[in-house]
Amino acid sequence: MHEQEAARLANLNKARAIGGVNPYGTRTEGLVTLAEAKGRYDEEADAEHQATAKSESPVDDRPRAKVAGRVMLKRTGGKLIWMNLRDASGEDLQIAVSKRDCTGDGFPLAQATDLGDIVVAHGPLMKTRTGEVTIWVDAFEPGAKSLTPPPTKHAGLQDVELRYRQRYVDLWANPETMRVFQLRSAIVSNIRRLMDARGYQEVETPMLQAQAGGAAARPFKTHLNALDVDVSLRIAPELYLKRLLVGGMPKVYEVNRNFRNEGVDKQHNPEFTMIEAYEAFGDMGTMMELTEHLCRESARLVVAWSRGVDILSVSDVDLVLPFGELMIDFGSPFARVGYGELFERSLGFAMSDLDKVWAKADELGIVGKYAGHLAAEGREIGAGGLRGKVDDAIIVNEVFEEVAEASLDPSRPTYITDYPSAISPLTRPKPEDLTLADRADLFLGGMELAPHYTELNDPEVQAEKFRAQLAGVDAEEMTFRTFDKDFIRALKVGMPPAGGMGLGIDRLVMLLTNQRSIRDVLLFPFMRPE
RNA sequence: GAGGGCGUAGCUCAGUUGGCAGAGCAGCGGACUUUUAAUCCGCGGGUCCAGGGUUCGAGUCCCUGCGCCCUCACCA
Repeated sequence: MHEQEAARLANLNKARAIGGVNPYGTRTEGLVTLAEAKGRYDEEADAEHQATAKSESPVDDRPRAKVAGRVMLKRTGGKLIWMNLRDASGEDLQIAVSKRDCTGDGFPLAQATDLGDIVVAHGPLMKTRTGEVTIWVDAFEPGAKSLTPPPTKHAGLQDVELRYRQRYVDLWANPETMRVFQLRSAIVSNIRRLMDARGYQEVETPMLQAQAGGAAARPFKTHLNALDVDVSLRIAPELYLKRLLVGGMPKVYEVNRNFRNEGVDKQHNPEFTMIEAYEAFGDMGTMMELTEHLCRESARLVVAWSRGVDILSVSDVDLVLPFGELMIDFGSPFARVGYGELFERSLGFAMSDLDKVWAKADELGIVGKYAGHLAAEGREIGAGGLRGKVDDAIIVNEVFEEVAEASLDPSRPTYITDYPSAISPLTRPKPEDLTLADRADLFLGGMELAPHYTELNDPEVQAEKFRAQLAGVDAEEMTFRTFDKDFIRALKVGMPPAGGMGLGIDRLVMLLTNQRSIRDVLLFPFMRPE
């Protein structure tokens, strides 16, 4: 169906034939946004102009504006053409191109304009009879031809797949999409400002790594031809940021992409953005306070933005934002609950009661899952079952995630503290109980948002934990668990005690902009190739 | 990976019991210098996701494939 495109090509040629104008525009100085143009309207000047227009000495002191925008609506009269323009400023603005008052070839060019074209218009600001602020155009020229028919003017672009694949249409056709991504940019920019204000130094560490460490996830693998070595895209920047602590940088952070070759769903995209931060001579608590600060101030920014008020005027009690059916309170202090305490409260028995833990794991199908893993590798399970072959801590954690995490109030930001040390390989064990780790994970909206650690800086303990990890049950997992020798070498040089955290930016933006899918906060989410 | 849903005009969507492929907007031609999703008159526009099957006849029923969405599982 190229009927509509043919009509646009015809209009394109029509415009080209008019005075040699380039339908694809040119450099243009002095443009203001549609919102600013609208704001320039002057009631008195407009009234004076109207009163004197038909007199012998007309007065026209109306403010003028030169704008560029995409044509959303077009209503043609015989000698007067109305268009509604849109830009990123969030305000659409009406323009009127009159055959009598528009100079040069403006009027015929306006006639040859199609919905979706980008146009440039210049003229005084006036109000119509019905009170709509309008630019009464005296100079009109094309900005860019749109050869593709636009989505319906009213419904916008609804098709979810098209919205992701053709974000360039979604952004201008659906103002809410533009708003989300403007907010995302503002949130990230604000987070950088908050970090800088606290004396953190932003750094960049490798995304191409010979060994993908700092988390447990399957990496994307590729090959560096020049050196003939296999490399991976990073799954976390952690081990490099800690090397910088060793080098003497006291407070570092990085906002950038991680890549994980795993499931794709509403909360997971193959590449996602995290802020990771480390502070020498801090600890888990230092970082929990930092995360709470970043979340709260980000919420303040969003509230200020949506109300159109100054950020300083938004108090903590106003920091309640909708997320689906939930109302999330970012203003109150975040809740805290111990891992073991939450386990016992939700399961009815202690995590140390291993008989009951294993029985529950069996009931939940967890045992069967692990038995399947072992069987797939051809390993004997034996008469004694799985116990003894799979670390108790892993089974405890499976039960915890299934039952205890799910019992949290999703509308209340909550830190889970005192994780088992066995599942926290990069975290310092608690001095008073070496089976627990100085680790706290922030949960919110049913999502894991950010882990916090008192970092492990004892190279011997770290080396032992790497070895223990590698003794895992699953051969498949072995392929992405790494023993980073250089990292141990760095720790041997001496890393100051430190706190660290990693906050998922995409998920934070989801929570703050009320978007239920990570794809709606990523400009170009990963899509299967067409 | 399992289950469910969807795929029809450029866009947004109807399509009844299996019986000539529909609407609104958009487009084309005409009228109109204060319109507001402008209005009025007229006209054109389809690989019904793809392939196969059942049937006199399939957008509709069946099978296979592709794509997207949802739920669950996986992803410590």
